Amino acid sequence: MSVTTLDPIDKLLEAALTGKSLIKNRTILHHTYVPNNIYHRDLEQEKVTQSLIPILKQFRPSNLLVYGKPGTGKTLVVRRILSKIQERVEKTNFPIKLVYANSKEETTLYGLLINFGRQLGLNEKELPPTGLSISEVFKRLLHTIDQGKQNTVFVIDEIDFLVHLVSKTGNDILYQLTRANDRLQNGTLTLVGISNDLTFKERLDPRVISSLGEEEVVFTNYSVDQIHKILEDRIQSAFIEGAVDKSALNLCAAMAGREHGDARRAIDLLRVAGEIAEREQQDKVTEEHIRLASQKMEEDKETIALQSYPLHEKLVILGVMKASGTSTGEIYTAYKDLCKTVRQKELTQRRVTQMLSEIELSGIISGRIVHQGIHGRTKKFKLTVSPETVKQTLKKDLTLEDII
DNA sequence: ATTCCACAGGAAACAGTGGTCC
DNA sequence: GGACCACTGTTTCCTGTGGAAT
Repeated sequence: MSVTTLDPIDKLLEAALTGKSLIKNRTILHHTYVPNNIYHRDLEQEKVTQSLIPILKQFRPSNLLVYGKPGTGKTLVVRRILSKIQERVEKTNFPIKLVYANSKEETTLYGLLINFGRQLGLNEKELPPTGLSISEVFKRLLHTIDQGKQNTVFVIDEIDFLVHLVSKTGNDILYQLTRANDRLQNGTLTLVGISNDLTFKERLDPRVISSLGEEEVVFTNYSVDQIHKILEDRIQSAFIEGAVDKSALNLCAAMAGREHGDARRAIDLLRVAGEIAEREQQDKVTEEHIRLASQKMEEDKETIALQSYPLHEKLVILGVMKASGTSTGEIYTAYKDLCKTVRQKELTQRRVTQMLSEIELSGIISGRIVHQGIHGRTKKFKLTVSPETVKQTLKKDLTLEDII
């Protein structure tokens, strides 16, 4: 039997089973993997440790605020240090309870508090997922901490999003959180906030700033050299020897370095490039693979974003495509026509304007404000992805099948 | 200098959902 | 079973805007 008679799929499967593998340990190629030493973060690690040390002596430490751009290792450092501290006090009379939540993953303030409650061991009966007032949920959380005499550390990742949520509902939950210790008799509560946005504090209530920002640590961006070193290390433990070209490594570090020193992206890029090279059954990961990986990651991001939009957002995107480079008014007319064809009740122009801004944020369309004198002010939008991608992706939606 | 266009985008109100609590 | 709560998605109303036209 000759190899050429194999079906392409069989060929791929065959290669996957018997072919050579460049990557020997995939875990290391995930940005969430915590290495034994976190590179170039000595100063920051020291600062964070120092401000959390009081827990070891059973004092309540100051609330801590950690800043830094994405992919600078903030979360890894905080989690690592806290878990080390936890190990130390595990067997004492005052063990600490670590509670972690990412505000970005919670759509509401309520959800975030419920998340905390679950981690503190409250079940659905004790803390129902809806129906309670926020102050009631908060009361129950504090009650649990007090009853269990727990030293609790709340780690709130992307706390700027929480501020955003709070500003929408007008609740002063952040203030209550920072001052929770005044209401606790037996337990303690320490707040560790992590934020990508250095300016978010400006939007806070001054009372919150004073208690939340008792201690601050800023994580600076990684330089290209530092990213280079990080990648080098991961390559050494994750790939088989000599599997990654030197020039590929350089390019990967340079590309990620340009993107505001984001180590997370650099590691992802490396992983995807490795997978592409493996699929092609190459001996080495080359510059070309890095470029392909970058392109693929970009495309994947687009299709995922497109797919996840609700129907009316999709119709608006199609409206932009049909009336490309034109004003909101024209896009709205195109959108209304599309609504008629798919027999959907059209939404107001105000709502469509709002949708356009939301879609613009994801980068699928780009808009620019144009002043046309007596013809008024408008915003002109155009697609930033290829119409082909839009068509291919939206075709999967049954309602839209016919109009594409 | 004044008018006027075609919206942008903020604020508030509202409807509807899915829940708790007493 | 009615009062109350959080939340989402939407509508309604409104003010503001920069430059061409007059």
